[in-house]
Amino acid sequence: MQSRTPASRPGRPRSATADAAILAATREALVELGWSKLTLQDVAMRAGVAKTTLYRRWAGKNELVVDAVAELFDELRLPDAGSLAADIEGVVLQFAALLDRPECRSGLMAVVAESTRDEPLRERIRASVVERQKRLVVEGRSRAQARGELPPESDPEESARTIDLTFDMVAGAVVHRTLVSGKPADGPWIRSFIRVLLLGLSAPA
Amino acid sequence: MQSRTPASRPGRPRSATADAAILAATREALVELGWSKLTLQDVAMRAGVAKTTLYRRWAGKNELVVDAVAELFDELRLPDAGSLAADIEGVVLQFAALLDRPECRSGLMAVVAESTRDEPLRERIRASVVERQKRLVVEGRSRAQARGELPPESDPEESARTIDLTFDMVAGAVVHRTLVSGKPADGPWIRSFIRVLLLGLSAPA
Amino acid sequence: MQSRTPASRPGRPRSATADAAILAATREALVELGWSKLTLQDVAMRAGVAKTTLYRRWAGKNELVVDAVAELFDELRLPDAGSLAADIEGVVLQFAALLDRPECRSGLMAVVAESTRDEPLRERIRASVVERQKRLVVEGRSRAQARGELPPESDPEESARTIDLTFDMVAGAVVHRTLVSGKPADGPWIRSFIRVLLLGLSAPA
Amino acid sequence: MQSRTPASRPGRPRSATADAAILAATREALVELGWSKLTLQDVAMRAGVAKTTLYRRWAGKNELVVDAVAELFDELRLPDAGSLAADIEGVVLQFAALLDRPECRSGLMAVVAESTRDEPLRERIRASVVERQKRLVVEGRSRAQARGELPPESDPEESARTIDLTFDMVAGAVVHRTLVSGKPADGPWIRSFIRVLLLGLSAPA
DNA sequence: GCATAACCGAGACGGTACGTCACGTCTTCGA
DNA sequence: TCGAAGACGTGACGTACCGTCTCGGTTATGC
Repeated sequence: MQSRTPASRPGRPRSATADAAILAATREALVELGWSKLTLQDVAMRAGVAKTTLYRRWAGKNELVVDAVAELFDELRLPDAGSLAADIEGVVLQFAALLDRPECRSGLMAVVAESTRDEPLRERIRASVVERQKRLVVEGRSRAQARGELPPESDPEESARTIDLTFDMVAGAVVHRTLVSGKPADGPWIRSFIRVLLLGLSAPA
Repeated sequence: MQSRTPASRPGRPRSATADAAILAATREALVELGWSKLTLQDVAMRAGVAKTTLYRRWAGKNELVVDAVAELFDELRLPDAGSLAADIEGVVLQFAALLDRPECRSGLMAVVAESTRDEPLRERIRASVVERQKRLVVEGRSRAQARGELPPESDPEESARTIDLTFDMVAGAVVHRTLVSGKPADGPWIRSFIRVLLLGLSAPA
Repeated sequence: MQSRTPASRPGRPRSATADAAILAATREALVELGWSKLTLQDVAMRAGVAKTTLYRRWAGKNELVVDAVAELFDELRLPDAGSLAADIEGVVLQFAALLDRPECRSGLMAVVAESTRDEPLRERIRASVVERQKRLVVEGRSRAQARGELPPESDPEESARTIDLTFDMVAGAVVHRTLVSGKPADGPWIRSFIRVLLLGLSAPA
Repeated sequence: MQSRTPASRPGRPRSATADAAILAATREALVELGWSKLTLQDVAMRAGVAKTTLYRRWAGKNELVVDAVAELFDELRLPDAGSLAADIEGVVLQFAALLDRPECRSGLMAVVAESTRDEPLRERIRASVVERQKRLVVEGRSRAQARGELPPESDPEESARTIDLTFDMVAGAVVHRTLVSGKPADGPWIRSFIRVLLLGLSAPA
């Protein structure tokens, strides 16, 4: 099988499929081994790739896992269920399901832990996971404001603060419930959580 | 009648001072190296203790770190500041300060991450950190109920659920704010967080 | 001053049965584990004795094994089979059988090897094994001289040299055959060996 | 047609100089520490090589020491001193000198001792030391037969038995004299030994 | 007859080496 | 020119024994 652009560069062209194979192999290894027993050696073997290829593209295990996990979060969708409460319930259920997948549980908290002593890693997480998914809060809020369920924005700076607070509260509570308390973030729990949250958020500032 | 007096066991008893020295050395190593670069070798050296002594008392790095970090949480106190909001603000400030200490940041999330694949470890965390500190929520609630700031308990089961929810929301939000969003859980943020929280919690069920 | 009367010492006397149990346990461990995997820990356990008891009586593994093996050599007997050749054949067969017992094979060469860097150990081996068994050569010679099979002694110094040479040749050849060449020192081999040996020894000086 | 050319294997080839450095370091360590205190850790350090490199090439301490010692034996030469007795005296003197070198004393008996419980090790010793040096006996015999000092071979099987016997008697006696009796295998002893040996061997079967 | 003193078992202690594993780098060959 | 294969130095792992040291408890003699 000849390459697609034979005249573009001399030498052997880079394998186009390698990146996807590596990230998939990383998730597979996370499922079977967890973060602390995951090995670049092993990932390379699963991906059918040499160890050196990994080191050419990622600085280390942490960066690789962030990229592998970040892809999972793009699957989240904000449903339009008719009300703010129902919308949130929908997305939180998806989030809880995501946190139940072992490739996510194992990897996410581990890289967050590593990021406490590695500022570039924290930035990478923020950029490719946190800020990227804040879209869900933004969209949910504007949809609720259109419905009149939330007061319209006054100050844009105040608005950003509220979005941040909402995101920290939702993500934090679900993560804590799931990974620390070790209890399921199921329908009843989510509904009681949303009740408390919305009562607070919908009150006039 | 207590039959489990360890003094009755034959053989040389374990050094009483070693435990404290080891836990202190662990925290010191967490500050300087972080969880992933922390080595039992190194901890033993800092504590002036042989590596084998560590393995005699703890199953591994995870268990050791849990115990070292758990001691920090016992420093938390619920102040009596006159109102529920002020009480919470006080304790959350302490919690935020704790999460700012590198021995806590590095260690806590890491063992939580490990616990996603290690049920006994999760139980150890729950018992020596989570359940142990739930006392703060319980005391804060009963104090607020005495003041009339919260409705009195009706169903004890319902009460337990509320305590759990409160704990997950408070701890989760502060942790997420501090370690994931990477922004300070300072006075203004805490006050806006408490406003939302208390509006939701104080509403009649 | 009474130093050689252990009965007069105050305090609890050493257990008399312990020594025998320890040496037997040592041989048992040699059979099962061999010298290099033999552990004082393990010997103590087998003998139903504390590790400290071993250290009170022997300086270390080497000394213990020498004593355990030396006892085996006292079982050797010089048979009276009517001729020098037959006498030697009888004792060499016994010696070969001894070297086939694993507690002897494993232990003997190992302590000889250790003794190359431990002069006191070499002396202990010499005293409790080599010189002690030289009795067999001495008795065999004098019996053969009485029969007229060997020339009578002239110079006592010359005689000592011949005894030493004979012992080195007999013991050396059997050990080398058995342990290095790894072939059995059986009847045919022994007879051809004795033929060569006696032709040389019986010739006039 | 040689297909086992190691040059054709993929990947980085093994360092050629490492083997020699490791064996030399092993002998050096044998001189200074003896077999039982010799450490692969230490050998690796002396050779300027990582411990893992040792384990990649040798199964353990025993195999390494066999190879290190075997090289020493290739230095033995059979001199042509004009007569069988003088030839033997020459080579036995060399052998005795070899057994006086601490790297040989310490190592040789130790691996022989280990080989009593390790059949592959015994084979390795046999192949790389015993059988390899039997050349000296073979050459000495044929030279003596050419001179008419020994009867010519009749039966080739009988001849093999005689070679084996000779080797066991010579090597065994010298080793026993040197390492067990702890007395020097010097000129006078060697000559009296050879007298006995040759009288026996030169007699007609 | 009862204190004294050496013994005993048990087992924790500071060490040291083990043999393995993964790291991240390097060298070689083949495509 | 890139990638696979794999050897390399490094360093931590968790285990096993070492030889020493407390412990509480057990015999013997000798005052």
